[in-house]
Amino acid sequence: MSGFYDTKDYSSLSEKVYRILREGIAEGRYQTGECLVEMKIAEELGVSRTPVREALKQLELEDLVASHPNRGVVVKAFSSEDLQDVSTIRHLLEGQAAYWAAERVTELQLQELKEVVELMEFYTGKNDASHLVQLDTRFHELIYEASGSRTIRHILASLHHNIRKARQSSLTMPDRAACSLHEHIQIYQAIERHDAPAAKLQMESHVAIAAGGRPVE
Amino acid sequence: MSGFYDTKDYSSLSEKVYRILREGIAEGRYQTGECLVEMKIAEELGVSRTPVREALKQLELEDLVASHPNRGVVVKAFSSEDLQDVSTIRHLLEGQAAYWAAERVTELQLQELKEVVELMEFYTGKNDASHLVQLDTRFHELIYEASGSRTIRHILASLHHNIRKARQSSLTMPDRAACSLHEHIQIYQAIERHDAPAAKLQMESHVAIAAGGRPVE
DNA sequence: AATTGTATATTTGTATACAAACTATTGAAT
DNA sequence: ATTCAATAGTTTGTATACAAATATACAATT
Repeated sequence: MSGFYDTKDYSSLSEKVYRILREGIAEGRYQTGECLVEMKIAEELGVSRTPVREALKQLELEDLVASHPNRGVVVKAFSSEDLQDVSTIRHLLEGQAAYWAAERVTELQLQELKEVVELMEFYTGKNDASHLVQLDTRFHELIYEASGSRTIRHILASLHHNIRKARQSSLTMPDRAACSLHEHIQIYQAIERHDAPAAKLQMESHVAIAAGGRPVE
Repeated sequence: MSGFYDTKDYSSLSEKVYRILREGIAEGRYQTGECLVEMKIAEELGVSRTPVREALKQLELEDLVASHPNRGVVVKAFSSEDLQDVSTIRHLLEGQAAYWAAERVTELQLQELKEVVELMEFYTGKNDASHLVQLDTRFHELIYEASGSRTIRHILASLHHNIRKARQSSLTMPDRAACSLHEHIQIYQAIERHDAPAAKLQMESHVAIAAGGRPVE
């Protein structure tokens, strides 16, 4: 029951379309305010409207696009206030997730976390930002999973996508990557010794720094 | 731009199907573990499979049902741990929402809140539980709106549905209703005088009492 | 009796067809 | 020139049709 966020591709067409659109929005290929016309996207991707509709529905529920009845969907704007709010919410929830993770983590999950941190160490030395972004995501997802709360995992996973649209990979700046590594290690160690309050504090400061603290923006 | 959660029925078929299914799950008419077959539901409601599929997709994204590829969706179980976790998360987020609401509320929103509280007073006197449940929902939604954070509104609105499945209307017990009224007044007053920390504290204790404190469970 | 293989029936996933709603444009009347 | 209405053209919302995947039943084999 571990491989929940597997990268295996058992995915349906709608799933693929969803990922492509989400990626497109995150990368700015679909601009804010742009109108997403079902037929157009369907033709671009060589599928019918049905999977496109399902993908759009999913994006709507994740608040990445807004749907106006009978008038189509547009890519939503993310104001800086929105981003500030998301940071605060993440601050609250990631802290709680780390707290629970410290209480409930299994040996296997600890092992996985350790591996991720070690890989982070490796790629930080190599200045490999793209791998670091992936590992960062994986690290946080592991903690959501270890928290044992499917609700918090659900919420944070969906917030994660929203955030990606904004942060132009804060990990690309070298010194930030080093700091980030250190923070991840601290979080890992707190969870390893099942120190819930410490895990929470470390995570909160990590999120605060990565989001609005100083380096980004 | 105020009427966001209007009760007006501009809704599409999929929207209606979604509400019916959500209600059915909350009321236990669709049992946990039950398999929701598209065709069956479509026939029951006299619509085609398309709107049913969209409704199921939405329920899936709200974590009320689980979808197994090519094998249909089943109603998810909500363990008591899940509910405990949801309470904690609500505690965190509702508190933050109240905090922001106290900072950002507009005169119009204050007016609406006041009206809701007055109606609550009225129906508490009449012991009218069903109206009170509606007003409770409205009260909280107004605060989400006043918080100005569409993310928090989004998350809490979706959590609200999850919660309904569990709490067999805690407002049906008369003494609880009276307490609840008092708490709502306290929250309103804190927001009215723009006292963000107080609003947060009041809301947190309100949520704690309503969810896991004593009366329910 | 248990197991495997095959045929059949459900059920989902996707494509297409059609109707309703909305947008834009044209043209006439003022 | 401006305004309004009628109309044509998009685009969404829903229904239906078909294909792919899965489940079920049953016979054949060991």
